[in-house]
Amino acid sequence: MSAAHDPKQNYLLAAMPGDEFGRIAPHLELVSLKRGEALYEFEEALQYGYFPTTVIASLLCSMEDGASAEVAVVGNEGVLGVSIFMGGQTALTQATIQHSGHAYRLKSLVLKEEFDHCGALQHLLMRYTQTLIVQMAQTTGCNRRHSVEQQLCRWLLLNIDRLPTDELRMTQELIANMLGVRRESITEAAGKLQGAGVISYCRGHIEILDRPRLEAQACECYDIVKKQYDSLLADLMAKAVGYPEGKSNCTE
Amino acid sequence: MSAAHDPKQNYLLAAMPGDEFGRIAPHLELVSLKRGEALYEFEEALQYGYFPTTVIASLLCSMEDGASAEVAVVGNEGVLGVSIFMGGQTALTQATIQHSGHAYRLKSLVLKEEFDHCGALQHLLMRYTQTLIVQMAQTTGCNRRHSVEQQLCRWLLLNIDRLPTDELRMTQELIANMLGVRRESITEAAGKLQGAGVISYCRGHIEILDRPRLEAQACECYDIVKKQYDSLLADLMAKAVGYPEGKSNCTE
DNA sequence: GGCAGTCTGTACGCTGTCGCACATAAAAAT
DNA sequence: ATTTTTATGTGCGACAGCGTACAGACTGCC
Repeated sequence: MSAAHDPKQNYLLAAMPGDEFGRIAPHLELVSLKRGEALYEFEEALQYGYFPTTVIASLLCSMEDGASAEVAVVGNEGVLGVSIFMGGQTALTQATIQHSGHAYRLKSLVLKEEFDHCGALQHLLMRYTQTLIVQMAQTTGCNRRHSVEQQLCRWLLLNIDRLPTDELRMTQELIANMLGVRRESITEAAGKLQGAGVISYCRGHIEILDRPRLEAQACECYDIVKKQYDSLLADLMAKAVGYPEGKSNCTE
Repeated sequence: MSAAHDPKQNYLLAAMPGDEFGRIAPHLELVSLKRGEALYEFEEALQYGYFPTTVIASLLCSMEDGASAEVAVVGNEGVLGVSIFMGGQTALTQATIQHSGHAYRLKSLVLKEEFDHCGALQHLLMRYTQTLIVQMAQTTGCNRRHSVEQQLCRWLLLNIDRLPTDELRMTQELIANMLGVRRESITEAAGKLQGAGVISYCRGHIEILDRPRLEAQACECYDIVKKQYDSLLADLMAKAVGYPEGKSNCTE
């Protein structure tokens, strides 16, 4: 049970009707991804699309001066490699693994071909892309207006939402890279949260002690993104609706 | 000639093959949009998709405290109402008119139906959505790392690229809203640019005097977004490629 | 046990942006 | 012509976050 891997741990794959899933299932390949690994570089050609099960990835915007800023978080609710089915050949952003774990990958050609069947998968992936867009928009605003402490709260929440436990393995250095701030700014903000008993922090090991307080400290941005995410999940749960097996939604 | 309006002024519409364009042409409705007008509010139900010809719109992230930040600029290279064809019912971001002009609008149902034909329009709109995602990602990073002056340069360039002239009608107040900064910060940055002879500024009337210098002052973000935009246009110009008239790209 | 590497905490001066208050000037309204 | 509105310029104190430097503390390795 402990080592059981199942593509259905990814919500998008889980929401696919049986016949469609059957077509791609033979091509799904389980991969283990380690923290820090770069999945895609900006404008790199994409070999695979990844459906995370236990891994968490960040989409990053990296600058000439070496600085970077996270534009979105992707976990088992989503997919990495959006541009594959959106008709591009190259990565829209850099993608790096933030939390080690597993994902199922699918060769770009297979993914694109199944997408072009205009069936449930097309709908699911586009629906997910919408959520991603909202998350990116909100991140933009958050970067502009909110304090490092608020952003840290938002970031922690977004991440533990994608994990089964209330523990995160992540150094302050890495969080700083994600948020595009100094490591010391994270030390300060995390110190405050720890002092208030909201989190416990020790050498790359973070534990959420008081989630309600953490949510209260976070900015509105978390709620907005969370609401989108919940709405996406609700849609995915009502999966087969409108997409009976074997039927394309292509009106032609 | 001066008052001639043509849907083909919008690059996406212009790139549609004849038969597909013929299907939607009867439903296209020319509308005049005024600066400041709110086209969509966040999460509002969408009645129409808009294809700008001479109008420029901003996608905004607006905060509880009334502050806002632009996440992307949309002109005649794009479309407003992405979530209509992405399978959502509501606006992903607030959209406001930034520069008065015209656009052709299409009822959501018509747009969605044509999209579901899985033909050229589907490809075009998804291709555009990719460009939009890159722009949003870059804006996020730019907000985080670059100075107001750099951002102002980027913003001016993004806008004049979508206009036939080197003149913009836009107050400092409005620009400040777009960039999510104080009006005074724009005054200061614009003053520097004016002092250097790069732009001329007078009561809502901006003229670009020295575009090369403006580009030099801007951050890398402009180049990255511009490159995507050029690549999109190149794809649109090679329109019918891969989409011969009357053929669906649905593989089912 | 000793040592190197990693992670976190603290201190200090600097700078960009903010928030506010107010001055000036052009345009629009009466 | 006078008033009102709109747009821009300026000055100043406050402060969040930056860059840098360095000190402790924990971990793992030889």
